[in-house]
Amino acid sequence: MDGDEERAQTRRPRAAVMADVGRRAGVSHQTVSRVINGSPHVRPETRERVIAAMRELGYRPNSVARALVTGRSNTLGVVSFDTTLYGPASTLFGIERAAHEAGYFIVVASLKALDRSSVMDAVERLRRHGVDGILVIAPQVDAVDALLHAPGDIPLVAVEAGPPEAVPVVSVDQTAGAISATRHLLDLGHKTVWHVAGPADFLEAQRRLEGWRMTLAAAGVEQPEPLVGDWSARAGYDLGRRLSRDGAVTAVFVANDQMALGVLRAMHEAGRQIPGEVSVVGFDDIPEAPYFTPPLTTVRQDFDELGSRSLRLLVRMVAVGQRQPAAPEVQPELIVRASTTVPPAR
Amino acid sequence: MDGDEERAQTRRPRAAVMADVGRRAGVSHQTVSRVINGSPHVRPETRERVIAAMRELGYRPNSVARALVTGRSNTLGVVSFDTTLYGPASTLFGIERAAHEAGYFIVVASLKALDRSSVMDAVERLRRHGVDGILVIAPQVDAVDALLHAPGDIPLVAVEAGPPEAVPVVSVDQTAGAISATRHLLDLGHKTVWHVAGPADFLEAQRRLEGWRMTLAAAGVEQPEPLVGDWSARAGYDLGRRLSRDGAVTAVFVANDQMALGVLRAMHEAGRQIPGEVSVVGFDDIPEAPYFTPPLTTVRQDFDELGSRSLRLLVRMVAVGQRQPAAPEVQPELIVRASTTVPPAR
DNA sequence: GCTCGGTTGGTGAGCGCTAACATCGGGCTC
DNA sequence: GAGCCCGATGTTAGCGCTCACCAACCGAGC
Repeated sequence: MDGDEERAQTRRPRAAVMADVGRRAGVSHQTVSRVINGSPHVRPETRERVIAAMRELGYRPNSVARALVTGRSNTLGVVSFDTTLYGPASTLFGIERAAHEAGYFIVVASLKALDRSSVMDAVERLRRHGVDGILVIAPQVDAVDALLHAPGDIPLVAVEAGPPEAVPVVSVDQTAGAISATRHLLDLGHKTVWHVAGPADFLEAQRRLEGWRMTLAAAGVEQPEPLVGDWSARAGYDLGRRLSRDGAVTAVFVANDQMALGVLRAMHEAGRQIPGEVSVVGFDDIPEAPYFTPPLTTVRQDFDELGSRSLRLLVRMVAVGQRQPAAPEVQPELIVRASTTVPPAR
Repeated sequence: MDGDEERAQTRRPRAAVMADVGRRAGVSHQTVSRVINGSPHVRPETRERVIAAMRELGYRPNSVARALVTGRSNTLGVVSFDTTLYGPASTLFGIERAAHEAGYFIVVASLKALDRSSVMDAVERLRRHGVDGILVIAPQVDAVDALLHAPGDIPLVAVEAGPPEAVPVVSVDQTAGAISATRHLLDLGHKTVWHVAGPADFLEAQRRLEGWRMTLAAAGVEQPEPLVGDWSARAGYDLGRRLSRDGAVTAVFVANDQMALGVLRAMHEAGRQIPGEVSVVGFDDIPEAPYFTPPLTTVRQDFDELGSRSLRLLVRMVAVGQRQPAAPEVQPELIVRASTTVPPAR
C-alpha cells in the first residue's frame, strides 16, 4: 500500500486508460475495448492477458468517455415531489432497485413544489445532464400540465398520474382502492360513509374521491360533503375533530394513513370509540398502520411494484427509441384490521 | 450550406452543437464556449448575438462532453440504506436540496443490505460512473468497516457514522440526545429508566444506548437490562408486551419513534395507562409522532441539516481536492409531549 | 511613423472511448 | 494449389467540448 501511494504522488499521476492496458497486454486499445464489451472476436488467451493487465493497472473504464461517443449515459432521471413522504420514497426505492437490475443509474431531482415551472425546470436540468430518459412522479395537476408541454425528444414516463395523451403513465388503480374501502364499510352495514379527501389538485385524491362517490351512488345512499385535507396527520386531526362532533358519523374513509392517524387521535380525544362508534379506513398501508390505536384497516398500495414497473417501461422506451403502451395499473388491496366493524346499534 | 444539409434531409436530426451556434452567430465555437462559461473577454454585442443564436437553435450544452475534458462531472454519489425509512429519506432530501443549490446532481445507490461488500460494490459503481465525490449514509458497523478500506483517491464523506480516522464524518449527537431523553425521565421522578434499543450493529443504536447508560450511572440508579429491537413498530410491540408485564416499569426510553409506537400499542393492549402508569420517550420526531396515542415525547433529529451539512463538506473537499475537517455534530432537541409525566404514586 | 500592451477573437490539440473499416493469417472448397 | 472466406486484431476518425496558444486589432506613447 505504501508503494501504491508513492506512485500516486510521483510516478503515474493519471489513472490508467485503455491504451495503457493495451500496451501492457501487448495489444491495441481497441482489443481492450472488445474485451470490456464482451466481443466474441477475441481469442480466449488474449482476453486473459488483457484482463490480467487491467487488474494489474487497476484500470477503471471511463464511462463519461463512453457516454460521449455512444450518446448513451446509462443514467435515468427521476423528478419527484417531497421524497420524505412514504409513498414517493418507496416508489423511488423501487425505481432504484429496478434501475440497478437493468444496469442504469438514477439521478434524482426532488422538488419542494410541484408547480409547472419547477417540473419543467427539473426536466430541463436532467436533459442537460445527459440522462437517457426521465421518470416523473407527478401526482399533481400542475405537473400534469407541465408534462403536456414536455419536450418530445426524450423518453418520458409519468408515475402515478399524468396526461395519458402526452406521455405513458403507470399508476395504481386508485379508484378501485377507494371502491373497495367504501364497499367494505357499506357491507358492514353503515348507512353511508364520510370522506376525508386529499388536496384537490392531487390526481390521486381526485380518483379516490371519485371511487368513494361512485360507490355511494351505486348503493343509492346519501353523499355527505367530503372534507379536504393536505395529507398530513395534523389535517386529519383537525378534520377529525369536526367529524367527531357529528353524531351521525359512523364510518369514515380517509384518503391516506397519516390523515387517518389524525382522525383516530381526534376521535379518541372526543371520547368516541373506534371501531365501536366510528369505523375508519385509511389508504397506503404504511408500515406503522398495524400499530395505530386501533390497528388501521387500510388499502395497500404496492409502491415498489409501481416503481419497478415504471422503470422497466422507461427502459424499454429508451431501448426501442419510441413510445410504448402504458403498463397495466397496479391493483391495490384492502387490508382489514381493527379500525372497522359493524355500526353501533341505534 | 445546402450540400451540408443533404445528410440532414429530414430537417436536422441532430441537436445543435457549439459549432452550429458559432456559425449562426458568425463567431467560432470557442467564443460560444466563452459566452457559456461567462468569460469576461467577450464584447457585450458579440455575447448578445451568441445568446440569440443559442436560443434560435434551441442549443443545449452537452455536459457529458464537458465532463470528459474537464474531468469533473458535477455529480455526487450517495450510498444509502433503505431510503424508505424516514431518517435516510429525509437526509437524502436534505442532501439533494443542498446539492441543487451547489450546482451538483445526485445519483443514488440504495442498498438492501449494508454489509461490507454491498457498500464497497456501490462505491465502486459510482466511481466508475464518474462521480466527483461520494456520500455514504452508513450507520452500520459493517459499512464503517468497508469505509476503512475505501479507495483514497476520491473524496468521501460518511453521514451519521463512520471511521473518523479514515473519512470525515458528519453526524447528529446521538449521545446527547439519549442523555436528554433519559434525564427528562429521571427529572420527572422516575426511579430508573428502561431502554428499548436498536440493533446492536447500528452505531446510532450503540450511542443512544451509551448515553442512556451514562445517565443512569451518573444518577447512581439501577440499570435494567436493555431490550433490543430492529427499529420496526412490530419489534417495539413485541418488546413492549414484555415490558408491560413488569409492574416495576414506569419509564421507557425507546431508540426510535416507530418502536415507540409499538410500545404504546402494547401498553394500551395490556391496559397500562400512558403516561399515567408508564412514561415513554422516542427518538427522531417523525411527523406522525404528535398524533400518536398519546402524543409522543421524543428527541428531534434535524435530518435536513444533517444532509445539507454533509453535502457542503463534500463539495468543499471536491473543490480543494483534499480532506477537510469534519463538520460539528448536529444537536438534537427534546420535544416534550403527552407520553411522559411523573411516576405513579406508590 | 513605429513599437507596445491589452482586448477580443480564432486555431489546433486532445479528453478516453467506440464504430467502421483495413489487414493479415489460416483453413476451406474445387 | 489458386481462390476465398472468416476470425482475430490494428488503424483511423471522430463524439462535443475546453485549454493553451496565437493572431488580429485598438489606442497610447516615443
